[in-house]
Amino acid sequence: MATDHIRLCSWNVNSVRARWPLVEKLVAEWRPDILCLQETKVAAELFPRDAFAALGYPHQLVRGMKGYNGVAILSRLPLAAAAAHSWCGADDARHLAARLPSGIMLHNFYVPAGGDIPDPEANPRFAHKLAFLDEMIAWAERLREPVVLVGDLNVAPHPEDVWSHKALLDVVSHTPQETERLLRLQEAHDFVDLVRACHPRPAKLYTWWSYRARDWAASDRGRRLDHIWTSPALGAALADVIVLREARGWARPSDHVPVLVDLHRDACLG
DNA sequence: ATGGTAGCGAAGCTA
Repeated sequence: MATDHIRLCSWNVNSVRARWPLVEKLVAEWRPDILCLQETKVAAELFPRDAFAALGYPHQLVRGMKGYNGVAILSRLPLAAAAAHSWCGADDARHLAARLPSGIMLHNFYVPAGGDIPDPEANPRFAHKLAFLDEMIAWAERLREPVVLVGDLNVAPHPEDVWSHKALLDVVSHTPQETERLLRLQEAHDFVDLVRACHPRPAKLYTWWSYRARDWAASDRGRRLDHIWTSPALGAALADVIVLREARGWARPSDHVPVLVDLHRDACLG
């Protein structure tokens, strides 16, 4: 990794403790400067802070709860001015923000998955997901500073972001209620979808494959749930995006793969 | 159409 770039990684690890050997593998092979994790599934006081410091990430922001959710930002670079919003009035460890040395705010989100039934009347989890996205839209409309937004947004917005648009129209993660909200969120701040900027449609692109498939690679029934966006002014900083599909084939994998972005240091992050 | 797997934590919930 050339020093004129900064490499960020967003990864839903589905338990940071269960995934520790793969965290080490990711760091050894891909050397991200900043790791944004989701679904760490551990209370903040039990988060493996020392292990991350030993890996080269002494600057840490951690939110967590027992067994569910949880987000963390682990960094080689100093972090300032941490912020942790509570969305929908719940203190459920789904968001963290850190100010990078350049002054840019980095936001790490874990949007609710939403349960199985795509009806907010019948399914409170789906109602929570829609309300969470609505709050994000209102937040983005008020944003007046450049940001980097990453995370598991649990929505695959475009037809090419799922293995079958038709089959998933009534499946939570790709319903019109969700995809319209995600695109409104994008428009609210004129966010640039860096992943699609590097890997444009109509190419299919996924970041998640169900654990329940007999052969995830052969059936390839994936969805693009994990995202890296920036404010328009930071779009020019984009150098490259890597969706680490191979990580789904690692031993004891997460069902999500890491998404890496290289940003020109001088263009944004200092 | 259904059920399939993984993690937490020690049964059932969540994804």
